[in-house]
Amino acid sequence: MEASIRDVARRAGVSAATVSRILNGTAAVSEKKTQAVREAVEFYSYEPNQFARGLKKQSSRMIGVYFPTAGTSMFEGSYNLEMLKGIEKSLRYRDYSMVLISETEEYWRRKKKTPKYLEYIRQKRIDGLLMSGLVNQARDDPAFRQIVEEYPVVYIGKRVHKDGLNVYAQFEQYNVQLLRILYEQGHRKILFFISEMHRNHQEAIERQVREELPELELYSVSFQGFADAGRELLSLIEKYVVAQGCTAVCARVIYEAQILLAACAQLQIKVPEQVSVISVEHSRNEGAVLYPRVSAMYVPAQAMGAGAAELLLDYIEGKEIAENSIEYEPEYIERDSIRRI
Amino acid sequence: MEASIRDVARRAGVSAATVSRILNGTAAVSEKKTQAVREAVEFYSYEPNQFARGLKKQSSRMIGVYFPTAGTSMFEGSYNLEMLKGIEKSLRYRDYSMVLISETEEYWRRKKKTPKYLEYIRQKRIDGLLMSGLVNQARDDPAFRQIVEEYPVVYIGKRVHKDGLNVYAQFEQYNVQLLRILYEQGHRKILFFISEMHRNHQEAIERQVREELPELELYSVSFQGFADAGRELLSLIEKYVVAQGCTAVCARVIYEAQILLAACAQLQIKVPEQVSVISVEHSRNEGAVLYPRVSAMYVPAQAMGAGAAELLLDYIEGKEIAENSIEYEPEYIERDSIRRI
DNA sequence: CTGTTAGCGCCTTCAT
DNA sequence: ATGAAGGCGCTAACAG
Repeated sequence: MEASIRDVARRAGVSAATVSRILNGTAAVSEKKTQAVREAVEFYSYEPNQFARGLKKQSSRMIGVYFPTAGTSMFEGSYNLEMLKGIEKSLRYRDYSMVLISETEEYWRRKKKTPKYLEYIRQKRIDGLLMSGLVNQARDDPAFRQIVEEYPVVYIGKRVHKDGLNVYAQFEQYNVQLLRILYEQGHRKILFFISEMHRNHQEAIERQVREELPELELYSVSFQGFADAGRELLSLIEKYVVAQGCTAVCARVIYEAQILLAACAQLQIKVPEQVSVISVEHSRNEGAVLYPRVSAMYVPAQAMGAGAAELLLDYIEGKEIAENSIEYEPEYIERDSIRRI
Repeated sequence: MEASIRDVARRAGVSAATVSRILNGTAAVSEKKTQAVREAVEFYSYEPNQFARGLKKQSSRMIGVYFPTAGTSMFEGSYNLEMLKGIEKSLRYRDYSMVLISETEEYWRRKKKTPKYLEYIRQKRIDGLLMSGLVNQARDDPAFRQIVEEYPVVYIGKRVHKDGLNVYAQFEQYNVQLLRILYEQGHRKILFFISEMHRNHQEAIERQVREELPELELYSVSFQGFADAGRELLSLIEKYVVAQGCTAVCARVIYEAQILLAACAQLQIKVPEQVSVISVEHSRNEGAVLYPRVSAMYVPAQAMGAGAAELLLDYIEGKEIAENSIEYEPEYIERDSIRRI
């Protein structure tokens, strides 16, 4: 058993209350006793038991991070990773810690059980929650709606509940922007990758494209495979670039662009001479380490993570919140992978 | 205020103890009361307060993860990421959660303060600790030695304390193995990247090479730059491959091999025709998405993370531990990036 | 099988 | 400025 506050008090010849006051700076205490207590704390390497403290204060200074992932891990893809970095930074700065919450498969199978994130917050293990990347299925989950309404939660991504705290970038807009850039360079047949997760945005993007870029033939392809990505991409390129005659490809993330480039190299298709490649990047300069350097829309995922954490902590600590929902602006970075035709 | 066990007890018309017994399955309770309690739990969406429970049980079912990083984030590099995935998996399976501990810079500047990982364990926030990637400086930290001796800790990497729990792969051996493979393919001048962190292994590797592969000229280069890696690598290739005539390059991680390949492409150096490339990979098939597919030594980082977590939990839960230190075997995977000369 | 009781370690009145 | 006392919510020992 570690030393308790009473041990410290006894050794310093004071009461437990005095020790508490000194440790928390709650009230003035004489210099003499302060010294004695410091010595005793040092002696025992005393650290206040957080269960007891939490029981009293009803706060753990821990923040939960919940990034549900269908099949793959939350430590995958630079979008997630950059967000995690940003979150970690903000939390560390404000002296909170980060608890990773990963749902058991069991929950998704039989929806009866309480989801873990809710459990954690009800159990007071965490003071607040950062969420991202919910699939549509989850957004309709009553447990989810409840938590957003009743507890301190920031959702990163398209806002789910009209009052909820939220941080986002305009997915549809920057994707259309990417297509517009290619269009202005003369491209009229574009292969556009979109993930299952963003299916719900697809229609809006396509509509906007039809209105604004009338001559554009857009081939939206939903392409899952993280697993055997190389082979899959190879056949997609053969189908859309070689056979259909697409002159440009729009990738969703740099990792995808990388595999795309490898596939092109294998097929002896030169980038950008024969096909242009454009991508989204979530980490600064991610596109610059490829060859050729890939032009990309930079989405500041790390800043979004950090901002979400700040917002949550401000809310928890009762600070004034200027905006419930904060938008982050992507920035286009021109490099060497696209050309005018 | 959330409902407490007494609220549930009152509504079910039983005592708090009975509720506790039902929730924990600690003792037999009549079917009737069980039903009533279940209803009340449902009614309040009751979840036991973890502060109170922890205070009683002195356990939080949380495990700390501490990957100190000089400058860069713990969410960087597939070695870390794969370990995190493995850890996450094991912990989830056994119903523990994962707390990320990141040291404040402050600690490393002025070594006075207690490091956070020690603080957390003394405060009982976590039941145990998983550590990895300590720089040499940290290994000599008295706070560190103390924790390894006194608390439930598993270190992932070369063992630090003779009695500590530990999980590792033989860094020196598999690196020499990589060089041996190139040697057997006729390579006699090899550019070998080694990180600052592994400086202490360098000598051992070089000694073994001198003994075993006498004709080999090894150019060990310590190359930090994650930042402007591309440019840096370009000049290293020009220096060692073009000028010195190295016929093979050994990369430390796939990310590095990727940049290497991009640099070679830029310099019009064909791989493997003009230079062979070999690497270490920490995620299965990581090397296969590059072009050409890179031959690599697969180090099972994910399994190591999972194994470390298992070991720690077994220890915490008082299970018999067969081996204090577990070795993981890397596996060489031949692909297309090296050739006989 | 069930209820009563007594802490776990801390913080916060209240009284001095 | 300081100490005594009570209670945060839960569980385990004891008594019935």
